[in-house]
Amino acid sequence: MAHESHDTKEALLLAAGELFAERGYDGTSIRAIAEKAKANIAAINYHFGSKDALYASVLGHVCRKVHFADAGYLESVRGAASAQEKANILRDATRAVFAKDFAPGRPAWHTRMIMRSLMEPSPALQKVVHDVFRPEFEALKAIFRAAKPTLTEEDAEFMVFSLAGQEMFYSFAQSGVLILLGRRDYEPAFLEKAIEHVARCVTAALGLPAPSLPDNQSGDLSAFDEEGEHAE
Amino acid sequence: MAHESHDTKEALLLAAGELFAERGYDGTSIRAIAEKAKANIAAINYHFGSKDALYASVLGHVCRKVHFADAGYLESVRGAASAQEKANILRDATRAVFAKDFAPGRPAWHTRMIMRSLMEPSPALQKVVHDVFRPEFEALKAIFRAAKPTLTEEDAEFMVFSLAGQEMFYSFAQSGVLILLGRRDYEPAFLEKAIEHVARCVTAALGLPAPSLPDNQSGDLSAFDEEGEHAE
DNA sequence: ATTTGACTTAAACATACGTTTGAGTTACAA
DNA sequence: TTGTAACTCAAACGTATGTTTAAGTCAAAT
Repeated sequence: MAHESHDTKEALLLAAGELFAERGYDGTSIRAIAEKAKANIAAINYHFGSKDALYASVLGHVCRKVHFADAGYLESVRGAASAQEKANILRDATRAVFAKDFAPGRPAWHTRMIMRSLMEPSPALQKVVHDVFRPEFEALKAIFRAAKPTLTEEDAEFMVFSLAGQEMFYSFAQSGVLILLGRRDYEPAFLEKAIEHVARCVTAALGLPAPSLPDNQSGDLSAFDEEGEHAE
Repeated sequence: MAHESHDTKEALLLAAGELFAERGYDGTSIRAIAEKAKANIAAINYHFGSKDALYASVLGHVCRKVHFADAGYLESVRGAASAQEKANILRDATRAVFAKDFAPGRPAWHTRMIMRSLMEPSPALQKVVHDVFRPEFEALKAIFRAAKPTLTEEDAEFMVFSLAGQEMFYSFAQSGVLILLGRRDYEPAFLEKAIEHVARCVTAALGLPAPSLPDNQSGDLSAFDEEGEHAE
């Protein structure tokens, strides 16, 4: 390769991501993508082969970025001495679940893209489940079973759906929630309260005490900021 | 009007509903709708004026059918003597929340249509929030505040999101959940367990005891079967 | 200076889209 | 029988779609 300018390719990826997330696959024309990326229409088929392949490429990039960042919660919970300690770790895990979608610096369209894929009976759904949901599901299940060993596997699965489901609700139904509450967007303070509430809900269901206030940090999501970009 | 055959109009409404729910607005062509309804393409514009108006009409019909059926839970909870009684009423309310989407006889596409509308930044979202979510939101908020009077309004709102959010998760992410669990569909027994779990989660968060087994019925969703059709 | 290969571009391609037209059919009223 | 209004239909309308073509640009290698 003599010289490559990945500028247009990346511009197309970004523009396509935002438009696919906003308007869906069928609602987005390659002309709109090209215009937004300030590129020629043919550039899409040159760089990606087809609109379908572009979509798959965007989804692949998003799946690599949106995932549950397990910071050793399983080991922490196994080593926890008190029920209070377990509750606090579950609160941190809840925060990590929310960070996957709401960490500052993470583009909002990443989540919308994932949520959209979840509704379509397409290959995209298989990929999202395999790349994003399955790992999070298994990780959280193990954490719950460690936090309360008497839990059956099925009960642990329902606990995961309680935790991840509530978070996904805030992602997926964001527009509706904002209208309902008369807000313009999710402010950090609101998200903090939501996280505290979900954590209290989950710990209460396990018979654990409510998580105490964070001890070593101020308790915001910025600790979960985007990790560095990987060169392709 | 000399003679009217609403057959094609209703066939179009049904076919359009199923297709819009499955493939989305942009993914559904009026030709596909007409073919599924065994009608002529022009019949759509004759009966509804435009594809947009057809969509609005379908959404209107769905909004009239999908709603939280409040069976006097607020009064019941206000008159409840014991915490156990309150917990049981909340369990019944949880069942009603689920019934809104999962009652047998209710076509699955109703829910999909609502969930889709929730993702689009369109007038449809406004309608769904106003017709469906706002009433359920206010009703559940009042029930929670009655169940635990010390709850602030904000706490009650978070409780509503815990309850309704978990239910909406099971609706919206149904395809993903089924893949994750290796199931083919939500069987009644599974839904029962999910309802019991969500109810336990919610009552625990309020500091109430776990709901006891239903006393007067076997506890399935069939009590929430579709009410009769209204003639137009 | 020429070649090479990566990339961009305007134009054209065939198809699919939502909508409209105008003739035709049917059932009932006058 | 004629008239009217509700409804259906095949065909066509103009536009937008995803894709392809072929010419063109540019920087580095030969």
